[in-house]
This record gives sequence, structure tokens and C-alpha cells, in this order.
Amino acid sequence: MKKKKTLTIHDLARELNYSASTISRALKNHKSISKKTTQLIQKAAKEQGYRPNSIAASLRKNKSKTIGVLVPKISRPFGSNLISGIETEARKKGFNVIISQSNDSITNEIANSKALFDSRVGGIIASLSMETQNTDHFNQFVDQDIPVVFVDRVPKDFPSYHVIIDNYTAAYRATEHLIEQGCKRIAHFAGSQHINVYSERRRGYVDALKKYNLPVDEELIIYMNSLSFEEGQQYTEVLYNLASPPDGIFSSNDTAAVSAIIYLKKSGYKIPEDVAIIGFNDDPISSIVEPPLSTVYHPAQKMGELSTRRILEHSVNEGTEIAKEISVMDTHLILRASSLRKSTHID
Amino acid sequence: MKKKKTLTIHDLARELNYSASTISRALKNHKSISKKTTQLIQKAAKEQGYRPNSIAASLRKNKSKTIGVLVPKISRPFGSNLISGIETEARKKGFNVIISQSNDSITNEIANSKALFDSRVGGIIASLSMETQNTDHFNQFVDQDIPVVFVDRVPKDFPSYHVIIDNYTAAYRATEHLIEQGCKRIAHFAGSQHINVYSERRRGYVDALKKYNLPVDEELIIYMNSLSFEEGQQYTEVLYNLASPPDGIFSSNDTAAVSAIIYLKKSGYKIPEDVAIIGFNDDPISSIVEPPLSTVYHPAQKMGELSTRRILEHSVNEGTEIAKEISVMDTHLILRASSLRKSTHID
DNA sequence: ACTTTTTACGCAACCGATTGCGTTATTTTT
DNA sequence: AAAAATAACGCAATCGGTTGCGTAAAAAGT
Repeated sequence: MKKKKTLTIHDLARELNYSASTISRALKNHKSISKKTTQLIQKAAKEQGYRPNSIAASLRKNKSKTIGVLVPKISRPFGSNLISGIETEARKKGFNVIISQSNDSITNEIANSKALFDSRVGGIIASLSMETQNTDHFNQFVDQDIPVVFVDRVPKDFPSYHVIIDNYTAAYRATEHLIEQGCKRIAHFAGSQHINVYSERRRGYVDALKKYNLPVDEELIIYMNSLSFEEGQQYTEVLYNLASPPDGIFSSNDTAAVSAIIYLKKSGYKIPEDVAIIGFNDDPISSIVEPPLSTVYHPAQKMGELSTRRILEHSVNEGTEIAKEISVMDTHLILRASSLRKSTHID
Repeated sequence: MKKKKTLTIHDLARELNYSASTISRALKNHKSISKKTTQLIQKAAKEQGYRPNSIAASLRKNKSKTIGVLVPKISRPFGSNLISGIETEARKKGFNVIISQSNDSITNEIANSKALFDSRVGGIIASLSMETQNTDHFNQFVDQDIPVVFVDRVPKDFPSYHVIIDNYTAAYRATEHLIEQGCKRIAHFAGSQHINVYSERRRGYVDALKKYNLPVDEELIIYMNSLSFEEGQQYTEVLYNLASPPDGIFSSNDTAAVSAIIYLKKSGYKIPEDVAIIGFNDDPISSIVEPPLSTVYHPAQKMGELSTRRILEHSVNEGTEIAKEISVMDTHLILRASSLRKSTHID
């Protein structure tokens, strides 16, 4: 099994009696090379299956056509849809995508950021881990003029692009919807409050209650660590052992919302009559659970595409000053049976 | 915003009065450098935040610590779990993971394989697109002694590692289970038959029927293109407009199985009493649908981890002859309410 | 005390493409 | 016809580590 040597521009140069520079330029359609020569070289390259070594090009140009991605978990719908969007947009422009996941650990996030830096990515797209409070490990990129785009879970202050949704308004609308459906005591499944998305969702929830003159009862705000299925079940039980349990739940994600639906049905509650529920994200399970879960559409894939475009723009306008620039993407409520009470239709 | 220059070993060399070779060796704990010098250099490197340029190393060594991944769709549970497993295992060993998705198009698959080759990946893990019948585009890797691992959807003949499950036996067991539950007319949702996983599942289904002396009725075998939710609904309708509709369905994936459940419930059928259903994959929706879907556990994450280990082994034992070597991973039935008839318990 | 080995490092080529600058040969301009 | 401009290409340095080979000094062996 002898390794066939890969063809280089030098091999082509020797064979065609041109210099390596001419080969290189011809392959890039550089204008200083005559049409005839260019065609001849490109033909030969193609026939012999020449494949450029992008490692060499990256080294020379001191930057690679690669985008580094740093997300909490790839296997969650948000993570995989985000990455799918990034991949789609990146590949269109000939960029590769290197992925990494922090598993919501700051230690991993730091280690991964170093690995991505070492491979000299041309840009980085990151969604912060649950544990991340300090973002110094992203400074190395800024120092090198490598564009950083934070998406969804973003830091408070960092001079870079942000691609987010309006969590506050979405949460406000979701809560308002439950109120319109007649809910008087609405619980909220909240996440860690140092993460922007969860604190904003809580804020929207609280403000909606206030707006409609409903009391804000801290007893009804459940702070979860991971908003997992198990946590959802566990805290739903707690909630419905209260003296006066809630008649509505706004959950910060679909997983916990679905687990609440399943738990409550088993306990004999009617959804949405006894308890109206709305989630967040529009994960696949939300349309499968019975009754189907109302939720907030989360444009993960599109956020990935836009984040990538931000990186590529910067890559073109080399040296553009990086400043904080925020793109807010649209979301909307997806109303399904878990929150739509018949009475509404009768009204 | 002037770009800080990145520190190189040459900078360190100048500053510490050593040659670049010594710096390089010291950082790698090469034995030919004295302990004292090694410590001194490592200390200085750390203090000044030296970060190796892995692009340069890759060029020189003519191979990168990078694994290329080629899957049909990242956003499907199988794709994202596979990638998650790959990422986890690769990062442990300091390898990066470059991803790409074919969206089940052979054209994309070929283009992506070229892109991965151009970036000189150290190995490649691929799951074939629906359209792939010819795998010549993977020869370039073999020619360069770059290890290729095919996973799940694999070609018939290709001298490389394969990581698969025993689709035949899993399908046989799933069908057998339906028969044990009393089904006499079992339909099968099949995928494209040139893809190993789908033809094997069909084969297992057919052999189980034969084994139990049930007739194989081609009318009950539905060949779908994508096994999507929509296709599932569409063909379930066809199936239940037959003169004598089936009393059981073995679907090649969960998505179509779930769509059948939903369609059939809406049409007034009882699951599993009228129709017992079993799917394949154990996607999250399968445990959420009502009744919960029986299915075949598919170890996507573990398959990713094992595939990665195969690549890394080869990377260590440089020049190992690449031969066809197949790893078959365990699966098992997950039995839930969609297929468990009460009568069984009464027997 | 002299030879052999080992230790500790430096030299310089190399990986493959890119690019600023320079050099002819050919055209165009005046 | 001489000067200027342009076209078409080559030279050689460069990107940042890596590594085979060479060498001087120190240690070990006889």
C-alpha cells in the first residue's frame, strides 16, 4: 500500500515548464497570466486530479477558511439546527466548519476556545455554556481581529456581533396569551438567571403579569438547573402540591413543558382546561405530545445562517472595526391545543 | 485596532537565546532537551501565552489532527447524536472535527468529500446519502492512506472500516414481536432498497413473516423516499384504504411510525388493539407520542465514538494496512404501549 | 589519559501555496 | 524610431513548526 504522492503545484510546474507562481496564479484566474496559459494549466490540473492543499494556503495567508463553532450541546435541537444553518451557509462560500461542544461546562468551553484558536479559525460562533460568567477566553480572538459572533446565549458586554431573539417580548406574549385564555395563577419554569435568555424570559413573564394586574408570586417561579425532563416532572409535582396550584405554566423550554403535560395528565388534570401550558423553542416533541404544545418559534437554523454571514462579511472587509452590533431575529407564538381553551372560541 | 502579532517559536527562540528547533522540542518534551531547558522554555511559553499554530504543524507533517464528518443531515437525531459522539471522543485526543452534510444529495456528498480532502483531514467518517450508489469519491482518501470509516449507511464493497448495527436481526426481532402480539397482517414502511439499512430491515421483516408462516404481501410493503412525517401520513392513508388493511406496522424509522399513529388515532383506530406499531431509532418523539412508540434502540452516539476510535487507532499505527473490518454494535427492542397488547399479559 | 558514548543543542531543508518585486518581450504612444 | 506602457511570467522570500543530521561538550568506560 504505497501512498500515492499528492500532486502539488510544483509537480505541475515541472511538468508544464512553468514556475510554481504561474501555476498558482493560473489556477486562481489571476489576470497577469495569459488566457492560453491559464486554460492549459487548468486543463492539466483537472485531468490529473490536482487538489489544492488548503493547509498550505492557510499558513501562508495566515488565516483559514474555517469557522469554529462552540455550542453547549450538539444533540439538542437548538444545537443541531444552529450548526446545520452554519454549515449550509459556510459551505456555500467554501468555508469549513469545526464544531465543539461545552456540555455546559466552562472548563470545556475554555479548552475548546483554545483548540479553535490553535487551528486558526477565520471566525468563531459561540453560544455560552450554563456556567459561563466570564468571557475573557474570547479576547484572544478579538486581539487577532478574528470575528466573534455570539448567538442566543450571549454575554452582557462584549464588543462583537450578537445574534439573538427578543426573549423579553416573546415571553411577554406567551404569558399574555395564557392570561387571555383566562389563567389567573401562572407558573414559570425559569433557567439560570445569569444567562440572558432565561433572565429575559423571566422578565417578560413578570411584566406581563404586572401589566394585567396579576400578582407576581415567587412561589410560582421555579428556577431549574437544566430544564430537563426529569427536573420538569420533579418541580411540577412540587408545584401541584401547593395549597393553591397554578392554572397555567409558561416554561422556558419545551422539554420541561412536555414533561409537565405528561405529569399533569397522569395526575388527572385536564390540559388546557385545568392547566394551560406554553413552552419555548418549538422542538419536534412539542407537536407530538398530546395535547400538542403551544410554544415560541425559535429560528435556530436561520440564526446559524445569519451568524455565518456576519463572519463572512468581516472576512471580506478585512480589518473592519469590530463593534458590538446586535441582530434580533423574529419569533412568533405557535398556538396549539395545550393552551387554547374552548371558551375562547365561544366568546 | 492593530492586530497583536501572535507569538511564534521563533520569537521565543530569539528571546531565550535558543534555536527554534530547541523550542519546538522542549514544548513537546522531547528527550534530547535537558529538563532544565525544557522547564524554562515551557514556563516562558506559558507566561507569554504562546499558542502553537497547528496549521503549520499540519503542513509540515502533511496531515492534520482533524476528522472530517460527512452525514446526510445534521439536524436529525441520528446525525446530531453521531456527531456528538465523534466530537466527544475526538476532542479527548486533541482532534478537531469538521462537519458537512449532504442533505441526501450525491452531488453535495462529492463536493463535500473534496472539501474535506483539500483540508487534508486525518480521517473521515461518513454515512452515505440516499442517492449514493457509487463511492468512487472516497478512493482519494484510501490512495493517501487516510482512514475512512463508514457508519450506519455503508457501501457494499469498500476496503475500510464499517461501524453498523445488525439491521437484519433488529428488524426480524421487531417483526417477531408484532407477531407475538397477535398481528397477522403486518405492513412495513421501507426505505430505498439500495441503502443497506433499509434493505436489511426489509429482509429481516420478510424472513420473520416466513418463519412464522405468514404470507408476504407486497401490497403491505411501502417504499418511501424519505420516511418523512408527510410521507408516513400519506401512505398510511393508502394502506388503510385497502380491502383488508394491516393490523400491525413495522416502520423503518420513528418519524413515519409516529405519523402513522397520529393518523390512525384520528381515523378512529385503537393503538395497539387495532394496529400494533413499532418503529426504529428511538428518537425523542417516540417516547412522547401517545401511546408511546415501541422502537429499536439505535446507538448513534456510541457509533460515533467507536468510529472515531477506529480513525485514531489507524493514526497511531501509521501505515497499517486498511482492510475491510466491520464492527456490529448492539441494539435492542424498546417495548412501549404502541405494540403491547393487553391480551399478552393475560395469556 | 585516551577512547567511546551520551547529552544537549543548532543548522537548514522542508511542507505547499502565495505574493511583492523584478525582468523580458511585446504593444502602444508620441 | 525612441520612449512609455503593458503583458506574461519567474525569483525568492514567507507562513510557523518539524526533523534528519551534524557537532561540541560533558560523562562514562577501559
